[in-house]
Amino acid sequence: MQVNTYAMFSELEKNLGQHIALTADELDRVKRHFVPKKLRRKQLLLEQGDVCTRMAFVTKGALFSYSTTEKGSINVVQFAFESWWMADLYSFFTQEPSKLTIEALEDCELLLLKADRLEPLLVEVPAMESYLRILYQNAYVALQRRMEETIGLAAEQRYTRFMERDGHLLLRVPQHLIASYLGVTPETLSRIRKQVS
Amino acid sequence: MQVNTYAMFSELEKNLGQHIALTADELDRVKRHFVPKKLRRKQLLLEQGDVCTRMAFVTKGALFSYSTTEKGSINVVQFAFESWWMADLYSFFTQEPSKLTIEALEDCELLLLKADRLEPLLVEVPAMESYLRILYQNAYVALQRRMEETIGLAAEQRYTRFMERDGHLLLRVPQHLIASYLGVTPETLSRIRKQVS
DNA sequence: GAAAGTCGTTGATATATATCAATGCCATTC
DNA sequence: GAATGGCATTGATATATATCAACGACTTTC
Repeated sequence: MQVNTYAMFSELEKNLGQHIALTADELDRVKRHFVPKKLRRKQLLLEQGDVCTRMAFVTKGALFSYSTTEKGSINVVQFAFESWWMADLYSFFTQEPSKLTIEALEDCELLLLKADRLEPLLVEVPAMESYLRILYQNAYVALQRRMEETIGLAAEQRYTRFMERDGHLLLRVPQHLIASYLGVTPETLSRIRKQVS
Repeated sequence: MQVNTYAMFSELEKNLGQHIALTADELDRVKRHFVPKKLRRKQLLLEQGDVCTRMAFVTKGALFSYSTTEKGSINVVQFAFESWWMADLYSFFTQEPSKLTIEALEDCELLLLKADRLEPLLVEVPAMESYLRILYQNAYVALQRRMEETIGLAAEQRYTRFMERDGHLLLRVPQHLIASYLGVTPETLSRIRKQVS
């Protein structure tokens, strides 16, 4: 598959630059550890039961991850749009089988970093250690806020908060996936929306 | 207040050693950035509305953090026992007022790292960058699991999972705080426990 | 272009959990 | 050692949300 890697790497470069300063040489070394990949809508990057062997940086399109219940319904764990990272970090670091599936929400262009490349990368370009620290730090803070809201707020308030913060996502994400992300059924979200408007 | 700093720093040293390798000199430099502090049960390390100016490493005892609803009830966000870290990272990094309160669950001995000491520490001892990355990484993975369970499981299953993983905490944490942490009322948790046993 | 699937909505009902209220049990305090 | 306050339990009831079922509007597939 032919991929326009220039635009993809410039998206990564932009994101790195927002957090750390790299020399041209370092940037070059960083890039060499990534592999580009395209994914069509509904294709899977990771299937439940497989080991998550790579982290994905989204340069175009969108991914989402979810777990599957015994009854066959899904629970959305995360969305990832342009300039976001996606992986099942638990599986990635332990190399145990993943309980999550990662699927393309839209046609995607990704830069993949394989697990066995992470250590060499961090050794070669120590600033990446700092980049990852900041990345996790922000991800943790955001997730904790979500956790607080999920436990502390009723469904309607969770929805309105989500709207305020991430309302633009509503245009790109089917409503039933947002419902799942918020921890309610599609029916309930539909009724909430009617109430709110 | 007099504090036995030897035991406290050895707890920190042990924890650092589990993740990174430091020379004696580096370890020494690290220690210099920390300030010991004791806290009695029910005393506050951080009060809602104040800026979180320091991260706490627990060497003895336990802390917990919570937000307060308009109705005056609380939502437990996190517990921290020996060798765990506690802070409101959002406030710590943005220096905006915290929405969380951090309280001593038991008499505590803490090592505090002030916000303005973090950067100097990371510059002086770059391996600490790696330590923090691993710390956040693990915290993020654990929090994501909790998030999945909170959204995907009924209260009874959340409780039994919690028991399996953190059952030993039941001896140190009042039941109504565990209820809050699990996202249910104390009454509901009481009934669940009766059912389960 | 018909057929099949996907998605959002709406209604009727079921269920889990919250809320309110009362009680008893401890531990702490004076 | 009486009194107080915090905590867990239990019962009765209320409420939010899930579940089940049906329908219509679209889109995708063949």
